[in-house]
Amino acid sequence: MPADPVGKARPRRGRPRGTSARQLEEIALRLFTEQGFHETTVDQIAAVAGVSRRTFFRYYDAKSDVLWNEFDSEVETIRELLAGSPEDLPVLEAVRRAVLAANHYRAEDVPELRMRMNLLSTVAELAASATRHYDAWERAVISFVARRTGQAEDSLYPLAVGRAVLATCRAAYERWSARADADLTVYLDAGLRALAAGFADEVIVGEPEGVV
Amino acid sequence: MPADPVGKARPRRGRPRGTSARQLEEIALRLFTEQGFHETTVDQIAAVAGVSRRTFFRYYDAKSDVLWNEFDSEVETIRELLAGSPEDLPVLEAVRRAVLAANHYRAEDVPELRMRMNLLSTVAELAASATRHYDAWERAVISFVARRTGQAEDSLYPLAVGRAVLATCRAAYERWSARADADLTVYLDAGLRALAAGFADEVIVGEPEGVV
DNA sequence: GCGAGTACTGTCACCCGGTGACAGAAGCGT
DNA sequence: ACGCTTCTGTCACCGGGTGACAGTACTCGC
Repeated sequence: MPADPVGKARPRRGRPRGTSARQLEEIALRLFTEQGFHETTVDQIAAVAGVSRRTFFRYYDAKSDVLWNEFDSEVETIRELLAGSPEDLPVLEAVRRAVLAANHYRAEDVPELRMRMNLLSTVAELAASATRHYDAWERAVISFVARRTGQAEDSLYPLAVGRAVLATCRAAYERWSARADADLTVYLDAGLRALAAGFADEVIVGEPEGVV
Repeated sequence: MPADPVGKARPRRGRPRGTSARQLEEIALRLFTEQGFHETTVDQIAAVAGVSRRTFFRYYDAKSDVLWNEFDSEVETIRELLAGSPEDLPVLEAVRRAVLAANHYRAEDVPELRMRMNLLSTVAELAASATRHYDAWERAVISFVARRTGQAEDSLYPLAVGRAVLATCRAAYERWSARADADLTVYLDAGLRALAAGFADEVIVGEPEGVV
């Protein structure tokens, strides 16, 4: 939660932190990939970071939250992109552009991103924890759709659109992390275009392996 | 797992069971609604059923699995309906019909169904557990789409279609369980038709509260 | 330099979900 | 009667997660 403004020097007041959310994430990612999620205990992660188990749970509410750090902070980007999109654009088109714009990563970050996503879609417990984190993401899309269509946020269509868009993106994330053949945005673009075309037979039969 | 064939009398061999998956589900549903999910311990459920905690975990792998009993057994229905659908039907149209056909409930079962779904979409931990159970459901759709489009099961489009269909159905389930104004199939139909139309603006702006 | 306040930290105790091992209970067939 | 089978309870144990509380290491004002 204390988002550590990187620009500021740090005229902090109390006792300095013994670690950071980011450091715990790096350690956890390494241990999870090396020896598995279940085989890694919170005590181990904390020990490597040089803090106590209790402190880990002050940075993350749950063991399964530790890989969602960056993702959580990207929701705001999507929200802003959607808010600033031209009014005459079809709803799904606006969403597609916002998602693509929010998913350009620096090449040096890609390997870590891929490992993280691999774990998130592979380990059952992590996949289950996704629900909570995708919630804010989903809500951003839902709010936008509700506003643009003049419907209530809790009515069927905005909810269905938000969920379906998220589901499509998750499919794209997953395929991208499993294969190593193209840019993430290519997968996202293909999936979202197909969604906007209603997954019509002519569209989804198109490419042999989707994208290459 | 022991699916207790209702038709058979029961010339069983060993010690008779002290309870049943169904009974545990009923007790759990009642306790969850009365006093909340977190506030209900497995010991309590087991105690009411007159068995030990260990026995509960022989019927269900986890506390959060106890409400998914019937849902899990409906996946086979969907799979069969999809397998028997005419070849000339568009993919999404076939899926829509199968889903609708599989979701006709007897009027007397509706109140319980609604309570269950309410909990499943309200309690965070239960919503998280959904992932595992929806997996088989999703896979049924994915296999069908893959077969019909001649693509591999692990390629992008079948995965995206399966996920998006599921997401839409979940939205329909959720809205239906929160409101009490129409048949479940009406919500499902509206959602899936909109999906097949690519959530085009003209479609989703249509009804004021989606369905009534 | 010194106390006050602040923001972290570790330790401890506890609950509960989940699991493996093993012995006991209660039915079946012969 | 006996063995086999199927279910059961007890026990011990692990790990995730939480509340309470004391301790530590800074900054600030004086």
